[in-house]
Amino acid sequence: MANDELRVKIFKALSDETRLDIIRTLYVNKKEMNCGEVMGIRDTSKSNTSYHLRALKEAKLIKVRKEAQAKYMSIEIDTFQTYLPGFLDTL
Amino acid sequence: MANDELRVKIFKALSDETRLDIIRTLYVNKKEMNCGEVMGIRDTSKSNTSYHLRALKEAKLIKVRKEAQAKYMSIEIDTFQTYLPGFLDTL
DNA sequence: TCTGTAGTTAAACAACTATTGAACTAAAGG
DNA sequence: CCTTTAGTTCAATAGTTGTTTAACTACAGA
Repeated sequence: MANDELRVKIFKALSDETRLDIIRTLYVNKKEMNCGEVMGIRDTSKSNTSYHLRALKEAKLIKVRKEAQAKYMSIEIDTFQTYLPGFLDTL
Repeated sequence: MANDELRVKIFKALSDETRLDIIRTLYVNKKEMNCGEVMGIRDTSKSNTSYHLRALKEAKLIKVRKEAQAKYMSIEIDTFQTYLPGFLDTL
């Protein structure tokens, strides 16, 4: 009941095929990916990829590990468990 | 993997506080509601309620039973089970 | 048949979203 | 120091979404 604001952000973040693809790939491959690899999932630009990754990050659906100039993305499993339990396995 | 089109529709439908409230109320109360009752969940107009109900219906998140001039809405449980198992209980 | 009730539809509009290209920051390696 | 690599940010633009008001359909009951 409590935090619908984050819930809405989560649903907005997942209501786009590009971002759904990113989440699916991160989940299925079960490993970190950097921005360049994520860019390769769909045929799009750096800036567009950055835009979608930010939406996912702000919805707490992915987490970002920074290592020197590179950034590594992975699924933020806790958020899925709390707000969408069972969802990842439907992908 | 297959039908991301419906998946996107589902997420879009749930990424709005009004529609989230409608789903929550329908689920928690575990009974059918007509358009007027749904309108009462949030302070809004008939046409706005109709607009939101259509989005939920098109995402197959609610089903509509027609009885004379009235319409009765209820949760379409199968869709939630298939695409968002466990979600309803987080509400 | 007239009136009220229940809900849909259309037009107008502001706010938001996704995409693109160009300019930008920042670190690594030669 | 210069160049490459990695990613962010900004402005412009087209398309989408939510809200409002008003007009509409359809049925029920007096």
